[in-house]
Amino acid sequence: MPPTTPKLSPGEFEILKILWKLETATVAEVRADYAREAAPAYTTIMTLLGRLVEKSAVRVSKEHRPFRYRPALQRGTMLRRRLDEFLKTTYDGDAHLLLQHLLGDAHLGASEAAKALGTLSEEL
Amino acid sequence: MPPTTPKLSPGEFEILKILWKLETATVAEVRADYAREAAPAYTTIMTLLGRLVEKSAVRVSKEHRPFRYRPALQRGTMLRRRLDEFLKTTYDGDAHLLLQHLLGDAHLGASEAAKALGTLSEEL
DNA sequence: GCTCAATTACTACAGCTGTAGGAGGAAAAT
DNA sequence: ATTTTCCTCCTACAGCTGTAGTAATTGAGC
Repeated sequence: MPPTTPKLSPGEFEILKILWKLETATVAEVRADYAREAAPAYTTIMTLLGRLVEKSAVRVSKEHRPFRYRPALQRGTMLRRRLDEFLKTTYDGDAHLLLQHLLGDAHLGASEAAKALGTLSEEL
Repeated sequence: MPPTTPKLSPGEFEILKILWKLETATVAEVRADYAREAAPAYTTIMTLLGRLVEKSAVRVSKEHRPFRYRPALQRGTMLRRRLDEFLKTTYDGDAHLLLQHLLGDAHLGASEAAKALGTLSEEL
C-alpha cells in the first residue's frame, strides 16, 4: 500500500463518494444510490469497485455473500490531498489566487464568507 | 467554439500553461520552456498542440513558417472554470469546506490569510 | 534548380477509463 | 434434488492520453 494517495479516475471517485456516504455497501446498494438518472450497469460498478480495491482505495469483506465494500481512507484526507494536487497543478501553488477566485465568484455568498471569516478570526 | 470550457488532459493543460506564460510561442519555444528535466519530444508537443487546437483551447497562426500558437482563453477564465468543476466534483459544491481545508493546511500562512481577509472585509 | 535542414503531417501504439456481456458458481425456492 | 435467481469473475472493446517515429513538405543556401 503506497503512502501516497492513489490516483483515481472520475468514475472511481464517484463510487468512492457513495461509499463515504453509506459507510459500507454492496454493489447493489451502491447502484441504488445513483437513484435518479443513469445508473451504470451492475457489472460496470463491479469493475470500478474492483479497480478501487486494486488501488487500495477501498477494502472488501468477502465474509458474507453479497460482498461488502468500504472506503480505505477518510473523506477529509482524500479531499485535502486532492485539493493539494489541484492547487499545485492548476494554480501552480498560488493559494492566494485560488482564494480570490473562491471568494470572488458566486461560490461563497457574503454571509457564507462572513461566517468563515469569523471562524478564522478566532484562530488569529 | 463551444461556450463551455474544453476538457483538457493534464499534458495538454501543461502546454497551455506555458503558452500563457509566453503569450505566444512556436513548438520549439514551448519545448525549450520545459527547460530543466524531461521535455517531451518535439513531435509529442506538436501532437498535444494539435489536440489543443482541435479543442479550440489554442489558436494557431500559419502565416509564417514556424507556426505560432497562442491561448484562446485567458488564464483567469480557465482557472475559475476549473475551480468550479473541482469544487463541484470533489467537494460536491461545499465551498465552505474547501475554504476550511485551504486555510487549515499549510497552504496559506496566517499572514497570507489575514491579507486576504482584509481585502474581503472591505467588500462586506 | 538542387540539396539539406527545419518543420509539419500522418501513423502507431500501449495504458487507462467507462462500459458492459456472458459464463459459471452459490444460495434460495420449490 | 432441481431449478431459478443472484452474484461474481473474466473478457472485450472503443475512446482518450502520452509518447514518439517516419514520411512529406518547404524554405534557404549553394
